[in-house]
Amino acid sequence: MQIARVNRIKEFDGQKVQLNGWVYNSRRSGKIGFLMLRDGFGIIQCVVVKNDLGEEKFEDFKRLTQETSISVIGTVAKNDRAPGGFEIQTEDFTIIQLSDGYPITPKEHGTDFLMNKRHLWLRSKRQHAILRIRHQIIKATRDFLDSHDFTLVDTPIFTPNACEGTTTLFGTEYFGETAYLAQSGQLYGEANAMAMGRQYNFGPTFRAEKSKTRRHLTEFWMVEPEITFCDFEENMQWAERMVEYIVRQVLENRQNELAVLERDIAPLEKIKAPFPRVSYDECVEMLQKGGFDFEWGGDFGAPDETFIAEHYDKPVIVHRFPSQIKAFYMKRDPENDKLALGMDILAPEGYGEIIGGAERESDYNTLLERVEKENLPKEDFEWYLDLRRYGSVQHSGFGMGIERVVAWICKLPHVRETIPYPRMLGRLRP
RNA sequence: UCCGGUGUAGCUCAGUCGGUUAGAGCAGUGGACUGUUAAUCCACGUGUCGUAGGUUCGAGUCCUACCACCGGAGCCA
Repeated sequence: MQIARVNRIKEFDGQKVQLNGWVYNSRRSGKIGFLMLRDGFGIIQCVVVKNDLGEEKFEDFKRLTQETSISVIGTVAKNDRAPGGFEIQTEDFTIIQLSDGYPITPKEHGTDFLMNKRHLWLRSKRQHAILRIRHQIIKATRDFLDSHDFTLVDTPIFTPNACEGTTTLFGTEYFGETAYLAQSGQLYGEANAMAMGRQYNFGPTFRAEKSKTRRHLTEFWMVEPEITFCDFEENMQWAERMVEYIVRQVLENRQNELAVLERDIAPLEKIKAPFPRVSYDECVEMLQKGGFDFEWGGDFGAPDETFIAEHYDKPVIVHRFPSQIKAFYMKRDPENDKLALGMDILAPEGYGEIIGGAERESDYNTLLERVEKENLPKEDFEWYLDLRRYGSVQHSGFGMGIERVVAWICKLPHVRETIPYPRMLGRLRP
C-alpha cells in the first residue's frame, strides 16, 4: 500500500493509497459522511459512504472526534465539490487514538486561551500557514546569503556582558559567575567576518525589557550578516536586496498560505530594490511639518516610525542618526561628526523597524575612546579591540528581526503568532 | 514600570436603575438526513459571576485592594 501525503495527492490520482493523519472535522448527512483529514502537509476530504464500508465501520466513523489520529485507505479521485479539487473515496480506516475533548473547537476563541493551548493551536490552518511562511522567509534569507558566498558562523548565546550596554539582559548563573543571554551576535560576527570575508550568524536573541507591545518578544530570532571591505552604501544595498529576495520567494512559493491568511499581496508585489533613502535630518523635518513635537537628537517612537513609513509604499531606509543615540561601535559620518553611519529599515503598512545596521568603527583609538566613554568593562572588550589591532579593515553589517518580517509579510496584528512558542512579558508557557 | 480597559457556562459574550429563579450562541451528547464545505433540523446540560474585604434589607451590578489578561507608552529587531 502506498502512503500518500496531501500535498502530493495529485500524483496519486485514481490510485488506492493510505493517508495517515488527524481528524480536522467531520460532517454527516445520513448515510454519507465527510471526514476532513489533516496530515500536516495539508487537509483533504475523505468521503465515507455507509453502503461501501458497512454498518459497523460506519458506526465507528460516527464516533470520530476532532484530532483523533487515524489511518485512512481509499482511492484518490478528482472532484470539484471537494476543497482542493481532490478527495478520497474511503474504503477503510483505522483509529490510532481516539481524541477526547479537544479544546480548540471550530469556533471563535480568544488569544490568551489559544496561547495557553499553543502546542495544539499550531495544528490549525492559520498557524500552519504562518509557520510555513516563516520557514520560507528563513530559507530565502539563507539562500540569498549562501548564494553570495556568505558562511554561516554561529555565535555564542552565553556571553560575559552586554554588547550595547543599555538594554536589559537576562542573567544566569554560570559556574560561579554571571553569564548573560546574547542580545545580539554582532560583535562576534565582526570577528567571524575577519576570518571568512562574509559571514552571517542566525540565532535566538534575548532582551529582558518589559515591553508590552505588538512588536516585542523577549526571545526572538535575528539574522546578522557582516561584510568586510564594505562601506555604508553597499551595506544598505545588501539589506534591500535581501528583503526584496525574501518577499519575492514568499510570493512565488507560498501563495496558498498567503491566501489562507487573506493577505492582500498587491503591497508585497511593490517591494523592489532600491528602497527610498531618507536621512534622519529629513525625517525630523517631515515629523515637524506633520505636527509632531519632535526635537533633533531624539530617537523615533513607534508613531513617528509609522508616520515616516506611511509616505512610501516600499520599505524606507532611514540613515545617519545622531551618534549620541546610537551604539558605540558605529562609525561616525566623516562629513558630520555628530552623525553615525547607522541605518534602520522601516517596513510599510505600519510594521516599523525590521532591520538595523551600520558601518562599524574600524579605527583602534577611536573605538577605545568610545569603550572608555561608555564605561564598558575594557577587559571584556579586549578581544573586540584586537580586531582593530590586527589588520583592521572597513566593514559593515546589519541585523534583521525574523518575527517582525514574518508579521509584516503575513500582515499579522502581533508578533506573538509569528513564532511557535512566543516568549514575552508574562508568557513562558507552554 | 506608567496610563487605559476587561474578567459571568468548556469557548465567545449579553446581563438595564442594586431587586428575589443567572441568559444566549457555539462546542458536547442523542436522534433525522446519500454531496457536506464552520452543513442543517429536533431534543438534552452546565456556573467559586477573577480573589479577598467593604457598603446595603438585598451585590454579577456600587467601593477598596490584589491577581490575571488585553491595548498603548518607554526601549528595541
